[in-house]
Amino acid sequence: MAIQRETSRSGKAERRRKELLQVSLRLFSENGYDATSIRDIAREAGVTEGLLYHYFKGKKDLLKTIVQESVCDGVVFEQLDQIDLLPMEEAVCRIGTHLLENLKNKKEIFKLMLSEARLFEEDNDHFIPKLIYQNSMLRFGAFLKKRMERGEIREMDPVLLARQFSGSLVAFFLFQEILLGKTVTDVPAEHFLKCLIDVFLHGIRKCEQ
Amino acid sequence: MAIQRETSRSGKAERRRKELLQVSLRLFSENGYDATSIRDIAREAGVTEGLLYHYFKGKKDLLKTIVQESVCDGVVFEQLDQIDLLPMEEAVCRIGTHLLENLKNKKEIFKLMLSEARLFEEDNDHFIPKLIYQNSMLRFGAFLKKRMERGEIREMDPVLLARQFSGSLVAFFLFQEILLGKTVTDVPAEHFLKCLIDVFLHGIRKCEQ
Amino acid sequence: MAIQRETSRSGKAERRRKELLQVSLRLFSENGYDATSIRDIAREAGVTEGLLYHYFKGKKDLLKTIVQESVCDGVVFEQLDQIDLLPMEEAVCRIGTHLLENLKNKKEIFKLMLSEARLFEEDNDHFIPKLIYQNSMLRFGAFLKKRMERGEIREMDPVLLARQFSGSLVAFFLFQEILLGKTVTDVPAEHFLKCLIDVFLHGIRKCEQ
Amino acid sequence: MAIQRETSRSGKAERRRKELLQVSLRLFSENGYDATSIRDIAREAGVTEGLLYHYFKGKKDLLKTIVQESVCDGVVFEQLDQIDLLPMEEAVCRIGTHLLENLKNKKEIFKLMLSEARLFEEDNDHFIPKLIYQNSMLRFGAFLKKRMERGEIREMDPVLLARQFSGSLVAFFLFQEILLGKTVTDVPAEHFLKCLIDVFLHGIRKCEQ
DNA sequence: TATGAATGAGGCTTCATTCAT
DNA sequence: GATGAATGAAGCCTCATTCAT
Repeated sequence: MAIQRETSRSGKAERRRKELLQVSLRLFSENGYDATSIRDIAREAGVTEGLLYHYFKGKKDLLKTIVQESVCDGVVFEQLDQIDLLPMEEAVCRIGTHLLENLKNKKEIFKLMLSEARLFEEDNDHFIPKLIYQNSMLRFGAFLKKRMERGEIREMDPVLLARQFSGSLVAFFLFQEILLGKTVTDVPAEHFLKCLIDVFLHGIRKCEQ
Repeated sequence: MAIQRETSRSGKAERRRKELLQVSLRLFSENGYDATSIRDIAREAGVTEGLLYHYFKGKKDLLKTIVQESVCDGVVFEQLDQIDLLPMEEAVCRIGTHLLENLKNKKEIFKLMLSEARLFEEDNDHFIPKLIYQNSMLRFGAFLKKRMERGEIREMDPVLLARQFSGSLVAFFLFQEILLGKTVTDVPAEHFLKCLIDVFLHGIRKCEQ
Repeated sequence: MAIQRETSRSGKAERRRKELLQVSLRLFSENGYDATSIRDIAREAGVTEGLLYHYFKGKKDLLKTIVQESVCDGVVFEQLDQIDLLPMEEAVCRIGTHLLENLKNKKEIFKLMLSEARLFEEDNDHFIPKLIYQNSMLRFGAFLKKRMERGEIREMDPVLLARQFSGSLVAFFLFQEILLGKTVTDVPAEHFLKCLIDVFLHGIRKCEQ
Repeated sequence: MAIQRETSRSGKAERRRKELLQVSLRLFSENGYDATSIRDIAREAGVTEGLLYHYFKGKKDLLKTIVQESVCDGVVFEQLDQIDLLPMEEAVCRIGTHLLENLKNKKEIFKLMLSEARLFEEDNDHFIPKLIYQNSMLRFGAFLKKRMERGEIREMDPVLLARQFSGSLVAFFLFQEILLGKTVTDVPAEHFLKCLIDVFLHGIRKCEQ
């Protein structure tokens, strides 16, 4: 009876799968993993609860898949090497902008990873949030190290500097999202970033009086 | 009616109450609010579940009480005014140290407040974590503003600077706690703080070329 | 989506639902709402407690559904208009018989509604027992009014007369059910009704000395 | 230390006991037996829960005591014999008024007895509500029987007549209390009673056309 | 694929009652 | 008399998951 419905059977299935992941991510991020029920997800996705188990092994599998698929395609600071040739100022500006873009685009997953970090601690080896964080700091650190070697900035622990800069931006973003919500005191992130870059650059530059 | 409170009976009761709060805070912080059951708390405290409801109205009340009693006696940056007379370097150092101490002492509650921020959103007026954050940043900002007026540092949005400095430290601390856990890559927070202060001071000082 | 409803699966479901309602009504009526536990109902229906929540939102929903579905299909005195043409004697007899039938058939629900009236007071607008009572009295009253206008009976407040007649029968029936239980002193309701009609007709007839 | 507090130790105790009974009756009547907790009663009476068990054996004992003490001092229709000499009209009027007074004064206990009748079924022999009802109807019936023997009214089953008259009034009163609450449609009970007496007297009188 | 009935375990909470103080 | 801490059982409900259809 159903005619011409299945232009591509796997197409519809794939769309369903993606939507389930999307809905799950949103709900997990908004309400927390434990406070989100399978029923919530199914209802929001317009699907029955049972069907969810055709696409995923269970609730935990949903979470794991979300983290894997959401983050792997575009790890933070992946294209950072290309900026070794830029002037310091512009390079740091790109790094900051890149990080901010990432935070904005992956707001939900970042919030989730922080709130529910403990849920990933089982696969201790492949705890993805941890890896992302460490790799990103290493890349950023490597970039700074080169500049130190070129004598452009002061000699300091480069990874600590990276954590300092990134942490500042991440904290600003998350506090704005998590704590302040939509408050009048909101400040545009770009405004903050500009100030941060300014201070950071002044702070690390070689400044022989 | 009776005012005496320290008889052996009410003393024990008070101790119980405190222990319940303490155990709850630890479990909430470790496993998350939703993932911690009343049974867990009662078991850990060596108490029947029912008794918990003699001391608290319910699970939510437990959380609310924790936040109120844990935080209110010592808001962050409360004694900050006293340092207006110190040299800039030492002042910032004190601020940083104070914040770090706070983070260390109230590690559990800070982690909880960030992870489960959504749980407090109901009492929109008295959302304590938000208030603490805002007040702290205002105090820190006010301190910086005075220094600007004295011409000791550059003119910039003082609250943004405060958020920048604090966010960096908080992010470092929480990431270490939440993401990295007890990893070999751990860096002593004091080390990080020293570096942060260094860069920050350089970054904001008035640097007449 | 699918409109067919009578497959063997959904058929069984519907039967289950009905049985749950039936069992609930019986237990609520026998033991009272508060004294009947969900477990009691589930056990009696041969079902797990959890399943009950697949069919109903909760205990209160069970009660609400019972009242709605039990009563709405056949409001008391609904077919009363058709008797305006009958001789007074037979008309009142039919009314009484109709009411008695109703009391017998819906014994459980009537007992429940009276015993647990307070449970319905929330939906103040649609408090069904109240509406049923009021509507029934209005219909009965309208019938009597016509007879007064035709000069067949004395002029009195028709609704009060209706309440007088009905209340007498209801009280008899419920007392027999509630207070006396299965006692030897039981009197057949039909016997009482005959006496009631007799006195009532004599009492309201126009009796020109 | 406590001076001159105990004018009569048992006086205070007795007052407490009475108040506990009074509060219990009110709450049981308003919310039902099962829905009223010991804590509710204690709180409302300004007493701790534990103390309640010095005065009563438990919740059930409270209920039993309420029924016994509330009703025994002034059973319905107790002074009815004195009216055998009155004219029929006035006699019935007194009976009705007496019943109505009783209903008004003991509103709470009557409502409770009807709602929670099942709670008394254990002492099957001394089920007080049942006894009261039966005794009252017997007395009323005896009164009517005498009038029949004197030829003042028609020959009918006197107890049935008593139940008819009383049931009507009781039903009116309880429906007004339970179902209608404080509604605009309320009718003064005295109004109803007058109508009831009128019809009843007409209905039972010997009326040879 | 897709449904939704069914389960069993566990979660939060209330309560009548006891008892040391 | 009086308190209120403590208990254990039970109550209502939610949930992740399975499975016949």
